[in-house]
Amino acid sequence: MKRREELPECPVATTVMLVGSKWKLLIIRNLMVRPWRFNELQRSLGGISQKVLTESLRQLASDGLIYRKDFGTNPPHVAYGLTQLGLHCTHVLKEMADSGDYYKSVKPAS
Amino acid sequence: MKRREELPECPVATTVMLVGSKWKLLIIRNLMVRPWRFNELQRSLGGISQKVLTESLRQLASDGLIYRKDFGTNPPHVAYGLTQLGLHCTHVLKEMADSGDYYKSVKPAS
DNA sequence: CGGGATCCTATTAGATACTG
DNA sequence: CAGTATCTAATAGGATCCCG
Repeated sequence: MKRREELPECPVATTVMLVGSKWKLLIIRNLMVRPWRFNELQRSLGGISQKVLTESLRQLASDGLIYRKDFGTNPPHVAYGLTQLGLHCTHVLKEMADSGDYYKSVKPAS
Repeated sequence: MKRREELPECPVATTVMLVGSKWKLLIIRNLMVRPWRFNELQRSLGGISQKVLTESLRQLASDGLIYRKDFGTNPPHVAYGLTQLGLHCTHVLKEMADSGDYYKSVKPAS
């Protein structure tokens, strides 16, 4: 979690800091449904590299939006899911989906 | 406006395309209140360069989220405001502000 | 399976100077 | 006032190889 002094005053800017990268919102979108495994996420996100996925997951976890559950088995089994905090972000996702649909529903002139 | 073929299928990804950069959401946040002028925006956004502001405004306008009204006077007077489409995004902003506030309200452990 | 480490490219953002 | 134009710095993202 980030401490309060590291966060911008503006709450919008705060949320931008937490989820404002290309993939984080799409990861959360997936985790809304159920917990996912690493490779499962990578395949479903179509095009994300392993590095970026790792980094994104780590930041999201360190910011407290998702959890990482390691089953400690061999072969490894790790699952990622939303925390309470992450769940709260799904409201944002819902509105974004809404806006996206609305945008596409407006017939462009060209 | 972007044509439908240029947009991702996922509506969340669509919205990310439209407003998913560091400053665009903050610009829209300001324009929610009233139309703003260029320099006014720049000062209020604290730290944005003209170049980035110009680019962001142009993209937002070309994507149909904001309008640009040039009064054609000298000295120049240009105002930026939200279109119908941009207004729709304010729902997203509202939820983001909410999430940001919520995040900050959760007392971090450290 | 779930990554770590490295290297490289592309996209974004910032600084500075100038203009109609 | 509202930008252009250039150049550079920072960062995000991608490709590849490797390991327990």
